[in-house]
Amino acid sequence: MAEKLLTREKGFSEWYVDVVLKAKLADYSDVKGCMVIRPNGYAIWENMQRVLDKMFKDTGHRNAYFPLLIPESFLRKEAEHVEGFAPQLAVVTHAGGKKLEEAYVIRPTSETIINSMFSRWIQSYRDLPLLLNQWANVMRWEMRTRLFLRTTEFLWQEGHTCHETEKEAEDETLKMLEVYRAFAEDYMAMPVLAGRKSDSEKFAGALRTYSIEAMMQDKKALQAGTSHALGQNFAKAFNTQFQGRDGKQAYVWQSSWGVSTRLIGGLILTHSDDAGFVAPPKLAATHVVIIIIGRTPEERGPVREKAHALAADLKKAGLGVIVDDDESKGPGFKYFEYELQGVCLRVELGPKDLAKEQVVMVRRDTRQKDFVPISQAVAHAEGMLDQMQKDLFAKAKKLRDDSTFEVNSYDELKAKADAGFMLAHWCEDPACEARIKEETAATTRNRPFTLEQKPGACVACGKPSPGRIVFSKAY
RNA sequence: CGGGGCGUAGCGCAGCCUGGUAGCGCGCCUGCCUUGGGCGCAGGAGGUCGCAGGUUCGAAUCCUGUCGCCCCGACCA
Repeated sequence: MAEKLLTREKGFSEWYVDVVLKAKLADYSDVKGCMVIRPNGYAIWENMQRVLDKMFKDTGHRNAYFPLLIPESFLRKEAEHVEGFAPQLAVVTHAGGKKLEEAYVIRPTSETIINSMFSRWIQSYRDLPLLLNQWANVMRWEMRTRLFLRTTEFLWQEGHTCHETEKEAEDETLKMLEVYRAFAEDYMAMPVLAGRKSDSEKFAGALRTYSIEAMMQDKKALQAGTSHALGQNFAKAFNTQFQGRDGKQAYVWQSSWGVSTRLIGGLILTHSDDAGFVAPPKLAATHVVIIIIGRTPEERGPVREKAHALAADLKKAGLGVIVDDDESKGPGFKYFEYELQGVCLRVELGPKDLAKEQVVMVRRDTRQKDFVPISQAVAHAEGMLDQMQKDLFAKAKKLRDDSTFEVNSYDELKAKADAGFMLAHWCEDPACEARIKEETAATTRNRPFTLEQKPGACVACGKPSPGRIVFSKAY
């Protein structure tokens, strides 16, 4: 790992790939379009899972698991759904040495197979609401892939719920979007806009789709999570009915919502720098690395002892800690290596520090260097991590806010297409949306709930618009 | 599917045009030395040159075919 990392200035997307590979987050596999998530990357995913899973449980959901293979006929039952996913399906046609009677598709999402079970499990309004979540892998055959951001197979969670009324289902849809917003901002330190997607951007088979949208360092948007109001579309396709309080049969109202390992890509594109990966403390795999410095065994012995004692204290405080006692590599080498891998804090501990009863503590993102009495090391580390979490969010938010503009003409929209988020009036005609995409490469991201809606004139055609929507280039 | 590129040691590459003992850097192993921002020295291990045919006395190199991957455009979390 002797070569330097590419810089963002020189080529943003090459830099991104370089960070992923050199920080050992993931690697290309021998399967086209598929990646291997390495321990450094998987640890981040495990932390995300742990936090999100608790949030789902706290909002009343339970985990379940459904099959990877879905009978092809299931997908066909919902017309819009199959049309949307058909180009991306991988299909199993042979098994056990024979051609199958009916082919199976490898799940691109699980609405259909889950509904096939819902229809068996639900009889009465007393069975509702039914609130499930599944952690799983899915497969979507993509034309063009990018590590974490878009791969053929990826890991995600998909929530699937059934409700008695449309309002309840809608409330659930928005509640889970809010869970995603809170997770993105409070844990990933990634500011997002929560809002509604345009019809052309909505999930195949949904009535309405909502998303959280983040701005990456190159000012392009990343859709970081989606929540769908499915209405009764799948319920009708699978006959998922219940007997209501009035004694009549009715179709359930449903929601579904998901986030994926794409979030790890979002984390990288939001916080990392020319020295490598930067992880927000709340999701970091390793919070502290203690580097032992010393020339001779006489010097290293006491330092080592102190380092392990400190590591134990830090672990007791709930932090992820590594003690690096490898004598075959110099300290300088290690500084670069751990910065590359995104360890939040570096503690340097050598003979000079022992003499002064102190440690040197360096923050990954700012390289702020503090000399701290050993007795206060744990508290100081916690303080630095806390501040780092806040600062990462503030920095990302400033970039986004500084790169968000109101645009009032088509010329302006064309001119600012690379400058960030553009708030523009749109008449809701898909033709205008398509034309803008064609001519500027910017697409509608969502209509943020926080953006006050006042009527205006569509930037493309001049017809009345109900309010501004976010346009941006996107991943 | 269209356009471009690449397959030679774990990684990055040279060699190919003009056929003749398979090389360099990094990494790895051993020993010594060093350690507060990518140490140094010495020795060493490691490759059916993507695969299959063909031309030739002889192919990494020339020809044909084939497979795979990456990058750029049209679908998507």
